[in-house]
Amino acid sequence: MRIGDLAATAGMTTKAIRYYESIGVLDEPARTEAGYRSYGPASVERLEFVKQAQASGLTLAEITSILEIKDRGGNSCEHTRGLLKGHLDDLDRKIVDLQRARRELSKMYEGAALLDPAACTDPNRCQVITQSGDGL
Amino acid sequence: MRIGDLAATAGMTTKAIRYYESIGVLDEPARTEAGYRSYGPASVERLEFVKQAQASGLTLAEITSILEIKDRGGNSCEHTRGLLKGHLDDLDRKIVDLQRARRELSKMYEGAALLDPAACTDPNRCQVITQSGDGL
DNA sequence: CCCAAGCTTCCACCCAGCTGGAAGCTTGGG
DNA sequence: CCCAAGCTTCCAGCTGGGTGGAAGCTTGGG
Repeated sequence: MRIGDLAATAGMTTKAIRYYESIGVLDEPARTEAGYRSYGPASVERLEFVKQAQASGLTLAEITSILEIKDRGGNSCEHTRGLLKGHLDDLDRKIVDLQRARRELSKMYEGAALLDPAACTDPNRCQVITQSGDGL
Repeated sequence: MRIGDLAATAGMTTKAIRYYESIGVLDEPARTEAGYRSYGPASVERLEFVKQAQASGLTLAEITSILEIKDRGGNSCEHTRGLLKGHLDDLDRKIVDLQRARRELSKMYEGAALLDPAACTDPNRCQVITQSGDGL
């Protein structure tokens, strides 16, 4: 199959596929006499794998390193587990940070509800921001 | 104070400060006769606010929009509240997304612990990814 | 045979949030 | 008076994951 068929089957663009090849996620495929890229069904599976791994939050570099190990016939379970663990930890940190930001923002928002709009007159001092903004 | 002093006080680089100015996070400051940027103590406070808001996960664009309201005097409490509400909703969506990603990743990670490493041989079918990744 | 669609390569650009460096002016201590 | 450090502007590039477009070749149906 040619690159357009592969792209349609795997649900991505030909641009993305060439990009993946350029950064080493995909090997260089066989070519037709005219120089067109020629793919087999294994390429569809590989792209599905890439998509799933990507949806799980792995970067293309990490996906590439998993695929490289497996291409050499090696066992990549431990490697993969390590990568996943790292991502899990990243995610946990991000979630904690966002929840903290949410608390601060929420404090500002609730504070705004309690203010008397009539008191909002000094153009140099918005109470909503300055009151709760200190903690942000 | 000049930009170097401000940078040292606020704990960032002069490059970052000029960058913030260029994208509108900071207003253009007064200049000395020689053209040097000249800052007052309020700039330190403003940069502290930026740093803290950034540490909480807000983007510079979001921080800028909050600061813009502050600059306009914030004399429209309702407008300010609306903006904060928007940020709050954004944050909630981000948190939900991350939590969903975390659940999926965790499922993959736990699944990986149960697999027999010897079974991990097919380069296109890593069980760690494909077993739990189906739901993605 | 013709023409559009699809393929090739290459170069550029997008987002965010900066950083680095070049070329040239100003400031301050010895 | 001199020189280094600090300031100015502008231009470039970095990461990640691609997209857009130009110029030119190939393929396939009418």
